[in-house]
Amino acid sequence: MFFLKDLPTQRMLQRYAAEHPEMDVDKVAAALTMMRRASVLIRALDAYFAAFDLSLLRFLILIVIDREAADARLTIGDIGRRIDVSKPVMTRTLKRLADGGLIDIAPDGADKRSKVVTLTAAGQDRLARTLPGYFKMISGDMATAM
Amino acid sequence: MFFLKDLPTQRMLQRYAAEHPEMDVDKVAAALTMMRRASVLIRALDAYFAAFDLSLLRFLILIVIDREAADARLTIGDIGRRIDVSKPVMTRTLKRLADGGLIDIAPDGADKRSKVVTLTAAGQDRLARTLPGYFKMISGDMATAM
DNA sequence: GCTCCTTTCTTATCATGATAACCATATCGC
DNA sequence: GCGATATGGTTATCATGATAAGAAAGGAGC
Repeated sequence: MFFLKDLPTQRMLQRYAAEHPEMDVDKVAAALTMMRRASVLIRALDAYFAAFDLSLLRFLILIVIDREAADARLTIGDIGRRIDVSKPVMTRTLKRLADGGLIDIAPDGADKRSKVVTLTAAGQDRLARTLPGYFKMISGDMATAM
Repeated sequence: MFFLKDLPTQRMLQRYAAEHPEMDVDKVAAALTMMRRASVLIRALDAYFAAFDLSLLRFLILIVIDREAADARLTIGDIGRRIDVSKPVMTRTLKRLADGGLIDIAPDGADKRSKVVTLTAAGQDRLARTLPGYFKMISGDMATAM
């Protein structure tokens, strides 16, 4: 993700508004600001995760598995359904997490098409070490806006 | 961009907060909501732009050139500096816009390293046809939050 | 119990972001 | 004015998102 470094000034938006009556200057300005904020925050998060050999997606996968009840048996599809990402990306990313020893992918006994994904001890540890900085970063970002 | 479809519930955040005192539940919840909103909005925008054979980046480039003073001579680097995107991506994307006839890329007389980028009539037209729906979409999104 | 449709996951391929390393040209210091 | 450094742009390569299409298994209708 990326976005304009210098958002349009109020004056520029008003110039556009004169030509585009369907436009609400305040709402447009708010949306642009939000997208810029999200863009900057997500970049910062990804840089932070990289230090743990994670990405935003790999982190989200760990957290989705972790927050499930202890006896839950999440399949690859279950995880994909909880995150807004396509199936092939899930396949590839889970393989990478498994290669890194952070998750286990095992066949599901009941349905031979499915595979059950669980966190390894290393995965739980990696997540635990990542969380404090993560919460700190997003709290800190919001602190400038609230 | 992508993000959790189901954001953590207040209850789950409080469970994490108990283990992570540095975490401010309200701020974390606000940041997660913002990223989710931005993610959804950007997807919708990209889908909208695709109908005009544009992407968010290609659109931003057109708007950055357009909003400059009529006699401004933006170079490739100038545009890159206004948008949060790397130089090679600018090179590739500008080439694509030029191939599509939406911009002109001409050598700069003064500095032989630089190239000056301008909108063609087709580029201005494409931008003009894209803007109303764009403003409508982001106004509409914000309307649900303001 | 076949046939057909659905579901789960994978493979192949493309689009588009990033960095590293490279020319060509400008500019700075002396 | 010449060597060193900085700047503008490109090429090569990788990371990671998407869609399309297929294999394997499950399930529904008859």
